Amino acid sequence: MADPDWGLYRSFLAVMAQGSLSAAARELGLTQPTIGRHMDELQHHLNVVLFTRSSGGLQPTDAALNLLPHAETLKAAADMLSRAASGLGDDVRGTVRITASDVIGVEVLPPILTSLRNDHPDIEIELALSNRMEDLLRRDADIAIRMVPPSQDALVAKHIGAIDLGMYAHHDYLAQNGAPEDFEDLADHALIGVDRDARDLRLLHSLPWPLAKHRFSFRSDQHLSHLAMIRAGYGIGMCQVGVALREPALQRVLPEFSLALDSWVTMHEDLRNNLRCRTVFDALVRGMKTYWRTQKPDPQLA
Amino acid sequence: MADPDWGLYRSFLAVMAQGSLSAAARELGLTQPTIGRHMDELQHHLNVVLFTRSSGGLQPTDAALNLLPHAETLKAAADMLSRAASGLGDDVRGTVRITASDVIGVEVLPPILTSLRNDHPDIEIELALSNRMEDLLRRDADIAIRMVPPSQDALVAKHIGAIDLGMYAHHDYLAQNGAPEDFEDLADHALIGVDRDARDLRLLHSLPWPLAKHRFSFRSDQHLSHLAMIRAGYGIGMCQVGVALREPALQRVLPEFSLALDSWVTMHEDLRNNLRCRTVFDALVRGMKTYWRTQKPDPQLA
DNA sequence: TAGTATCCATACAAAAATGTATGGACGTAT
DNA sequence: ATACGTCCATACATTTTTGTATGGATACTA
Repeated sequence: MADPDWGLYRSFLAVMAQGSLSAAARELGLTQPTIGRHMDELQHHLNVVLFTRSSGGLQPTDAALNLLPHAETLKAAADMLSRAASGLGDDVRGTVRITASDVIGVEVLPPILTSLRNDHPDIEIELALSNRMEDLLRRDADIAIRMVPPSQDALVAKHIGAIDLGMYAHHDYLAQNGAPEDFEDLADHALIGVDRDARDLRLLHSLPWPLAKHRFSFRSDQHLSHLAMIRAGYGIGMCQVGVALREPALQRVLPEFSLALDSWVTMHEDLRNNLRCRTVFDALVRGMKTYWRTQKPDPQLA
Repeated sequence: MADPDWGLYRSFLAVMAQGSLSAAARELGLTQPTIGRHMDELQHHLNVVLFTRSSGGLQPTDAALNLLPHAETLKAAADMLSRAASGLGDDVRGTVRITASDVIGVEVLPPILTSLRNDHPDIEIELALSNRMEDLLRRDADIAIRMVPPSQDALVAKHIGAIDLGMYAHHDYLAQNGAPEDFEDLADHALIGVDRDARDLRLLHSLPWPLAKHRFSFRSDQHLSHLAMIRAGYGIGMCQVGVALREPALQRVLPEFSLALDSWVTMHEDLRNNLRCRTVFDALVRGMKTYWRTQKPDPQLA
């Protein structure tokens, strides 16, 4: 029972993504009969039915749906391999893929990456923003910026410092609704918070001043939308101090309710020898440390 | 610049493992010219030289060595996929791959797996023993038993309890050398300890009674060899209480120097729907919890 | 209801990958 | 030194894979 040709899974992924043999063939630059034969071969090999022919396209079976995440892992590994291979020449050129939380990616990274580009114009950057940690393990990215301790031996990690979070609201909102004086006052305010992200909910419950989820009148798992809502004057929410400090219209409330999350820049150790990834890694560490300093009132600056 | 056919990496791995085109061809059931063409194609595609022809075989270049771990990741993903696929029929049959520390694998798992086999004779077990955590992330295994908190969202984890470790020596050794009365006395004894494993060294340094590495007169990263040396009466070393309790000849010394490591049985969430893995997972959790109870003097047993 | 645009299946032709056979190079053993 | 084994490269034959062309089925639209 030898493994099926790995290429069959590539076709399988395309069919799952596109919903039809023809579309998958277009995606891969092959033809519809070829993809059809690939699926036949795969089903025969695995001894399962992967698709049922239904009106309006192919319907994946349960088997296909169960297989999908594994096939995606395979693809992630292959993509990683390609990126690694493209960095083998001792050239500092090619693509580096970074993953980070949405707020970091939108509010913090742009200037860092811009300055990186000035020094190394041959490096291309891919940025994947998500709050899911999964990415680096699956090797969906070369480098990750995360507020979670890197517990894996196989990762090269650099500690940035603790990123401070605080409660903020827009000046207009506070002018209209007043500022809460203590924790109890929050009951009268529009709170912006987490929706269903497991990690965030866990963090929330671990706080000394736990807020139940139903206390939030706006819920989202995208922290970037929290920020946008705060800016729009919807209510009170959590925001990175370093980001809020740049916007005079945002005012801190209840400063005693703060939170500091340790942050790391992380890379897989297999990439340590890769000059290109190494360069980006170092630039991110430098840039993030600079950002970290901005959130403190900094005495040694002129 | 499309990706090379994933199958080329399979040939690459075989060449790296075997050291020659011909041997790789034999491993894969292909022929030497085919493998040769694969390598040509891969080198051309990646625009790197992977091998230099030297007397007595092929010499991998630095590029090939850098690529190797990534290619191995690809293979791990493919193997995982095969195992997942073989469990798609709602049959409880096929292979489940488990990884665990060497001591757990040799001292604790055998009876658990034996009883599992009585209930489910159609399940085949692969057991990979290593102290490296990497395996599950790379999907080298379906299920892992580890003494490290599973920090990844994508993992389904069941907490077993804290596994107690203590200092032990063989009765014969103590009869000959006496038992140490306090921490200072250890200087006069043959100590068995860790060699260079990063995680173990870190753990060692974090203890309230740190031992420098040079204090050990026997060093190994295989905990199983610690156990074997203790049994042979070489000296004093750390051992799981649950294992030592079964052997009257092993005696605890300095009982105040103990250590408890939380343990988990862990599985990737993608496998949750896989009846076969689920069955093994549940059996391991049950078995490990039973083991955990043996290390405590258990009052509620007859 | 006929026209159009998808889709997939099939038959046949072209292209690509693989295998077979052989020769030369190198190292080792007798 | 010569015989043997193993290695890789090359030329040629075969098999396998892919593409092209076409037909039937289904859905949407005018």
